[in-house]
Amino acid sequence: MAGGRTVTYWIDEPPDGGPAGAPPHFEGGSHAELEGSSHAARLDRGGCARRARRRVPRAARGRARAALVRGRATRGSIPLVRRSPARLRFGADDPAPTIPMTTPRFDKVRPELDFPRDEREILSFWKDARIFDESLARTANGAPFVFYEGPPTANGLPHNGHVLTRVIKDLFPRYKTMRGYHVARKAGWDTHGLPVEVEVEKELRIHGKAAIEEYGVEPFAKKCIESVFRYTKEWEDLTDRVAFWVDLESAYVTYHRSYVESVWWALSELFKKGLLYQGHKVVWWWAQGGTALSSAEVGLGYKDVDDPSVFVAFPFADEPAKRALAVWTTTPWTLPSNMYAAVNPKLAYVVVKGDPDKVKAGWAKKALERELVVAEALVESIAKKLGTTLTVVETVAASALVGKKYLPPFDVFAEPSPEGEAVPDTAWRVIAADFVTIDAGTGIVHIAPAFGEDDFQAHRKLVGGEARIFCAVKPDGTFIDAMAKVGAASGKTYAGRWVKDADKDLIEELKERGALVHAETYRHPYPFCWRSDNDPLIQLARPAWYIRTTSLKDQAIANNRAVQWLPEHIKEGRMGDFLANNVDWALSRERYWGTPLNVWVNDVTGKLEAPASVDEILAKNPRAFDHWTAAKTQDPSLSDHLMVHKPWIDQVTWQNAGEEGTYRRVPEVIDCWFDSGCMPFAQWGFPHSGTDDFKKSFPADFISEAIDQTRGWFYSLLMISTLVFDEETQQRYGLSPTRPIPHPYKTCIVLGHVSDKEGKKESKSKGNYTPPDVILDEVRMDFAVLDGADVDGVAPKEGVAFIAREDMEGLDLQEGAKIRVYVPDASGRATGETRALTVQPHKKLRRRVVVLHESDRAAVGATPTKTKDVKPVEVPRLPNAERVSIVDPTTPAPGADAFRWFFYASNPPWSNTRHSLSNVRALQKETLVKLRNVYSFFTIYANIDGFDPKEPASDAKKRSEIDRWILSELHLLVDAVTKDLDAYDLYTATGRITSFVDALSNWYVRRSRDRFWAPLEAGGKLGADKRAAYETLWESLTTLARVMAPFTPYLADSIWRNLVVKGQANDDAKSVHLAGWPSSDPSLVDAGLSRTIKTVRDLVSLGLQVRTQAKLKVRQPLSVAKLILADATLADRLAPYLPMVADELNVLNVEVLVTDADQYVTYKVKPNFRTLGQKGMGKQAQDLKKSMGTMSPAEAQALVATLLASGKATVHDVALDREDVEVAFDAKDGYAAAGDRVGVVVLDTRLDDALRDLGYLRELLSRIQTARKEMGLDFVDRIKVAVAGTDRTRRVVTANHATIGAECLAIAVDYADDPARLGAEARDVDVEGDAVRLTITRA
RNA sequence: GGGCCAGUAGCUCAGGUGGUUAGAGCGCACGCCUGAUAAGCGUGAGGUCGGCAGUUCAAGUCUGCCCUGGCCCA
Repeated sequence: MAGGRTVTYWIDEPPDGGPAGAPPHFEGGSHAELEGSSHAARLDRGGCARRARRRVPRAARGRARAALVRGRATRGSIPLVRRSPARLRFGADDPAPTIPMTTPRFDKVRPELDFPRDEREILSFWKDARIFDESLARTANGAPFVFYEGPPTANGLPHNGHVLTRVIKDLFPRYKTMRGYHVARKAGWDTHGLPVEVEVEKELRIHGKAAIEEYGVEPFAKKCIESVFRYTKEWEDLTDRVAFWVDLESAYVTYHRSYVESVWWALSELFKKGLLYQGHKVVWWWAQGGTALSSAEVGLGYKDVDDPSVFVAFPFADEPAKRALAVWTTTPWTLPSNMYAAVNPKLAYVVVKGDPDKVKAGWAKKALERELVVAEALVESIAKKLGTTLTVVETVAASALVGKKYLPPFDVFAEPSPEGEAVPDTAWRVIAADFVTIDAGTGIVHIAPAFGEDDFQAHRKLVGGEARIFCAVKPDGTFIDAMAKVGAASGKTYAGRWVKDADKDLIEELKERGALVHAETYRHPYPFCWRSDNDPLIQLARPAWYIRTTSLKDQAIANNRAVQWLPEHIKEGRMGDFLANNVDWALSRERYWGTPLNVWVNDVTGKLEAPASVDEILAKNPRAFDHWTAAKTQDPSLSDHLMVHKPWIDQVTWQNAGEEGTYRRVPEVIDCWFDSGCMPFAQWGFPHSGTDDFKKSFPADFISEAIDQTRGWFYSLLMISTLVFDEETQQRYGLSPTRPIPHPYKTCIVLGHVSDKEGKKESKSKGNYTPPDVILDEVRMDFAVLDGADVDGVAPKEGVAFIAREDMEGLDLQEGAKIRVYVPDASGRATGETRALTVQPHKKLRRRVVVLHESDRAAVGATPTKTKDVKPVEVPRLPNAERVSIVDPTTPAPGADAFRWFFYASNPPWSNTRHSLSNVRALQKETLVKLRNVYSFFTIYANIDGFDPKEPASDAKKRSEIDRWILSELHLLVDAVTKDLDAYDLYTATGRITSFVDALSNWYVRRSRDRFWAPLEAGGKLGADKRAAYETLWESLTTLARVMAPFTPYLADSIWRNLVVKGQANDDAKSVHLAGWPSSDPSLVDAGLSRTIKTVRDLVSLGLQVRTQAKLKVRQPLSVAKLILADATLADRLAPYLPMVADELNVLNVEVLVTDADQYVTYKVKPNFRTLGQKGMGKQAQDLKKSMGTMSPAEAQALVATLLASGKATVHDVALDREDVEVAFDAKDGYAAAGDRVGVVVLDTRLDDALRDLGYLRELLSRIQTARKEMGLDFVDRIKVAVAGTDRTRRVVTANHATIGAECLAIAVDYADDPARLGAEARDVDVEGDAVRLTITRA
């Protein structure tokens, strides 16, 4: 108990080495022995100065001090040893002096925080020692854990979203590797598709199919290959830097011949199963260029235009003169291709009769002679538009309309087609469609399946995707010849005319026929070609190849349901919905750079074949690739893989014996999503090669990409696997045993997007984008240079750089921060002078511009940019001198571990992550910096004491309570993190690690410092307790390194390499990534101990709260703290920790009050609703609450006493157990107390002279120590102290001169009555309101 | 327009199957400590849990409707 402590003061040994004041009682050997041995062991350890932070000097500490002369940790490898011969005395029984430590066992941890620098060193170690390869070799016989890499495209730069996916995809393989699994990680590149072609078109400044044909498909394909690897280096660098371990050397590439042949095989299988068919697909079509545009491209070209909106009368076939449907369309040019009129089955329809005499437009009179069918809800608005009255004749249900036949507006398709196809009976009828609304129009919509996605889907639903559709438009956007019929009567020409120009004439045509009810124009956004913005796009149904995915929809749904989706809601949500609404996969693309569709058509019979490989083709025609061989001979630089690409593959033909005609390939390539979905087998070339590899790695245990891949890669993988690997096929290809669903992936983590600090999408054009390099390497950004004259209201100032506040936040700079400015070269290095400036925000500035003073510009060689309204995205493209780099020279970038940790710890990976430099730094500080400090602390003192991890460790169960506590926490952590990672729960795991690091740093190390500073024993040996402390901290750090290895591979390996490898511990893993995952030892887990320490920490918090409220600084010792526990049964467990509480609270004594607490507190009781609720308590709960709430403190206390005594009580006729009552306290007035659920802490705030003097002494010591530090003394320097002040000063100094000497390494402490005697160097300080003068001189 | 997700402290986020004093970190304020030191630590203020109804003894949690944002699709 604290009250029993003996307080002893003495002074450190004088310079001659003789003991100046031995402790009155001393345990563990004679003073001389200890002194001698400790000197011998370490020499000069100095450091008494640190004592000043202690509140109450204790005998044990003083003892340590007397014996210790600590040496500072070495700087670099040269120890700072100041040897004083006088101190080299050895005990008589020492056999020989221990060799002073000239080579510390552990490397010193760099004091400055520069993670990128540390990481670069580790990275080069990994590369040199081929650690990744070795980790694979070591686990070669382990069970496989299968990971599939979703292939990115390297024709753009990697961004933060890619960092997220890469760090998630790295973590689990690392973890599983440590668990002993073999985790092959084959990289992959997605190299096909429209985005690649678009990039090349941009580069060649051409656009459209005609332009590509003109340029040449051969050179175009070559350009595409170049383009897809344009940024390979950047991708590889980023991959390395974020420590994504993946085998880039054997990466699969989707354009490679073996990959293409695997895809062919899959399609060939589908072809044989009858799942491949030809139909139509509606695309946004650039008619002038003859090209379909991707939705992304379409999005680039919207413009507001005026378009017609017309109501047309479609007379019913059975009563054409009497009734007609009033049908709405905004594209009159599609009316000749009309097939249906759609009504919404949920709407009510009416037959109306208008008054032709009242109608505004004369041409409409004829149309209004008929009765018209419109949606009931629109009658009034239509009447208003027409300027007539509309009388409801009859109400008709939508269902009554559906199926009714009408006369089409034009009769272009009234005759059988040239191929002899008759007009289908389904055409020109009313159909039902949900997409029909009453927002505009008549409630009846014109349907032309050739020109609208909705239209086409309605048609497909009705008659299937392969049925005939009417299309009066040619791919070049002009009308077909048969349209001549339409203009015959009016003398207008339509055939060959650009359709959008024909709207007006067609409307005229309708007027003349008396079919036009109403016409108006409306303004709306309409897409134009983004490269040729006078060309409006049209929707057009193009012939297309489909996969009949709908026929295996149920299997796909079952497969999906078996997948472990994270987050769970994807399964039945986004993915489930998508599958439930599945439509056949439109596979073909009318493009050039993609896997060629392997369908060959017999040009005579129309018979189809789908060969699965080059060999299969060669078997049909050994000379099929002769043209390729010739081309290759002529140009040996041709990539071999191009033999299976356009245009070469288009020349491959064959004939079958006994069959007329030649087989020629269809012109299309396939959707690149099909490529990527084939990767489970195509990455190995299966089934043409790599059969074993495929069998070993199918299905994947784990994949992960961002949420936008749900309908992309996640779908294509799942669907292709469902289509291809049915049980029969699996057996046919020897997959034994048959792989059950789910395949091809068992677990999928669906990642959220990375946004900026405000939750907005990061965008290069807005400039709210923090490039990965700012996090990984250097806090540097480029700005366009402006002059003051360029921006209204900004006055340039010499030495100051003005930038936007958002940019200051982006760079995590405070106002007035020091920065460096220079003109960068292409790689970002300074080309000329660098100028040190301060940075200030300015409201008037946009992002990524800086206003510099003329003289500063001149100094660095920058000139104001000519592009005054420069946008952020343009800054990198400015001429060199017009932009400058701004660098934060004081704070290094957070680095890769911090970046990784940020993505794991900021939120669950499926939430969107708000990314910024300051957010990354904040999380880094919380855990990684703290851990690094603990690690650094360990190396400093372990080096001083010569701790050797190779020596056998003591029995952990026999160590002190605090050791057993942190080890218990450690093993709980290992167990919990293992379970978390097995469940793919990163966010919970990182939270636990953070709590553990906090406990380690803030409680274990802090509470154990004395043990690390304890003197060595005779012979320079570590005492048992001291050694146990080192062992415990070493075990904690090295175990933590293993736990953190998958998260922060760099920091974990630095710790491991230093503490284990450099420390020559008994572990052969030269990298933590070769070490095994730690196992949790249940025998070291003590849950009761955890709870006890938690209670101690809570009580200490309460005590500190009392001190803060009572304005009693911790440096002032108090006599007693009284603890009142909510759970009195904890008193016994707490007893060993009361000295610890005393120390933390700086009180002499701590008491636990069990029975007489009512002097200080009042009791309150409350029912525990949770336990009572579980016992079936219903309405009585409120009665109980009332009864307990109105109890007097005495009654409440009595209830508590009863419960404590018997464990049972009865209130309001309810039998209660101990757990059913929650006890709370209020501190009574007049006591300095604070309480919460743990209990109450009461401090005795009365101070007597002795306590005041103790506090005064601490203040005085603090002043002296501050002075030491300010004088820049080394912490082993001896000093002389002279003090002058008040009577109180004299009293305290005189009584405690020995303490002062010991604490401050003073060889003399004088009190001077005359302040003038202190000399010119004296400093005046305030101690508790006393004016005190101090003189410190080096002894 | 449809689907999915989210909305809790100034910010970033936690809050199984409903249980009555809604938590953490950062930031902020005040303070401590000063040889792990360009660190470390404590205390505090701050919330009508997006809104409105409903179910229940009891709702941040369950139900319905609405509002706002993000993503995907149309």
